[in-house]
Amino acid sequence: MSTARLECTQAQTVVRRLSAFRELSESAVTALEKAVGERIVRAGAGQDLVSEGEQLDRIRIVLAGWLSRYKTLEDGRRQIVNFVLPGDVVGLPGSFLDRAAASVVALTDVRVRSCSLEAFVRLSFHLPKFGLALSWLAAQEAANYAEHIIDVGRRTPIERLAHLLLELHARLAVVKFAEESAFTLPFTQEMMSDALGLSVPHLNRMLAKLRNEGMIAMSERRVEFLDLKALRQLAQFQPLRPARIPVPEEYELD
Amino acid sequence: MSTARLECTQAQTVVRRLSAFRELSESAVTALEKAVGERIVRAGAGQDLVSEGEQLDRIRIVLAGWLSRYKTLEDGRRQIVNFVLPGDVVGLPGSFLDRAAASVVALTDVRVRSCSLEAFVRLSFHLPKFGLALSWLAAQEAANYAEHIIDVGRRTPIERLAHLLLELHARLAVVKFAEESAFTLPFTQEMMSDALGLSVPHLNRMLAKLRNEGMIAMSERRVEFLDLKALRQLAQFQPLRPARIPVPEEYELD
DNA sequence: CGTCTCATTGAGTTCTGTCAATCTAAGTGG
DNA sequence: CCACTTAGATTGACAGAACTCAATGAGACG
Repeated sequence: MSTARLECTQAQTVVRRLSAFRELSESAVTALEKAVGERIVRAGAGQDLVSEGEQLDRIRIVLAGWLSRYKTLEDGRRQIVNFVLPGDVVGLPGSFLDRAAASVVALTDVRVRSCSLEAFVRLSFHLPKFGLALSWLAAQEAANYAEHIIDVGRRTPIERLAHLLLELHARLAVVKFAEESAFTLPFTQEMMSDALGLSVPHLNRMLAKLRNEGMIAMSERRVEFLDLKALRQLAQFQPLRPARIPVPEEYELD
Repeated sequence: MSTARLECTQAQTVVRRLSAFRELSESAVTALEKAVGERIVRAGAGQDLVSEGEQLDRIRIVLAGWLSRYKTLEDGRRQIVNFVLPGDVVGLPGSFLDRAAASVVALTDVRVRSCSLEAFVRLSFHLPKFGLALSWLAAQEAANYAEHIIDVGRRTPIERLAHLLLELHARLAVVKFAEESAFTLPFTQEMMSDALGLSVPHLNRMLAKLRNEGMIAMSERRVEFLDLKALRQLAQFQPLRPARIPVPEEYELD
């Protein structure tokens, strides 16, 4: 695949994500890229894009790759707050806080568009729909966080594992990074256990159980759903369905 | 206290909350109230303001009272995702999703300003700073959610209890609903245990432990911090410090 | 004084984490 | 091509944490 083609595909990521928000005119996309897409940056797996406590003033939109947002307690316990996928934004809430409350690390090689907070704020004033789009993305993230709280708070280990797998698959599917009923996890079981608040051995047992009960198959890091219905029932998973945002007619043309 | 005085105090709630965001001119506050504050609504304790699955198109700003955002699993397990305090917004992410992902119930009698999503969107187009303020509030909420995920995922029961108490106190203090080092919980231990992912008996034991170790005192539902330093150390609590949002000069006057 | 809700305590059981060993696959260097 | 190394997956034994169930206390209210 040529570089040009790749760029094109990855630019699509953002459009795919936002097109559930509302149709984006070509000029709007151009404006977004002009203001936001000034700089495309790569980072290697393992590299921190944000470090807890850091003062942040950049926003990054993920084009390709996986990251995780996490926090480490003093004695080394680590909790992964969420996984950041293509089409997601890095730098919020960090940029809206005095200092970043969590760290963000690249789990794979990643490519992001990076822009200053100031440029983004300027864009939102110029074209308010983008400020709104940000709220809209933040709202989806909040909904994912809420489910994650339910996972670790009240779902049993096997239920929360099932829920995580379904959530990741659904989110990847939105930006066309997943197959119909399979996807590839780019990380170790330790990551998964840190996301789910479990120990590695116990996570491993739960994975084995899902396999034994014929709900999933795993080869290497590829996860395949064998019994989607049972999985959804087990996890009580409900896909996130974003709403279209009503835009006043007088602004329709922006 | 006269009704007029009460209105005044409660209007202050929103201003207090947003004034950490940036100074609000008098005209901006007027515009906000005009667009958003058209309707003031009361709800009694126990009443649902949002029900899971419902289609939402209203945003509500809490003036006084406590609410909780929660979800119930099929077999009755319940998880409280967060507590909603004066100055917080109800209806997000609900209004940005096809249907509300969680329910919101009033824990005490509450007073909220209610406005249609459409009116709010219109306001954000007219004065983009309010759209941005929404993102800014959402970012703080996300940061609180993240800490809550760490609570239930990796903090021990006593740590997460300490963390919850400190967080609630800090959030109440922002809107002047707390004393220097004490505040009143308006709900039962069952609520707390559902927020923390614990059973009631175990939560009760942890509360007793905090008391025995001289970190807190409780009479009725009033919580007093006796050893703030030890509590913060135990919970590894870091207060949330919102940043001021830079506004382009050409929009300064809005 | 009875009733109700909520807080508190105790006993026993289950779940899940810890620790440690083993297994597997993918490199790596000779 | 093979021995060696290493990261990660898997499994087992065991201890301790937290849950469930059930009983008791305490206070509010009619």
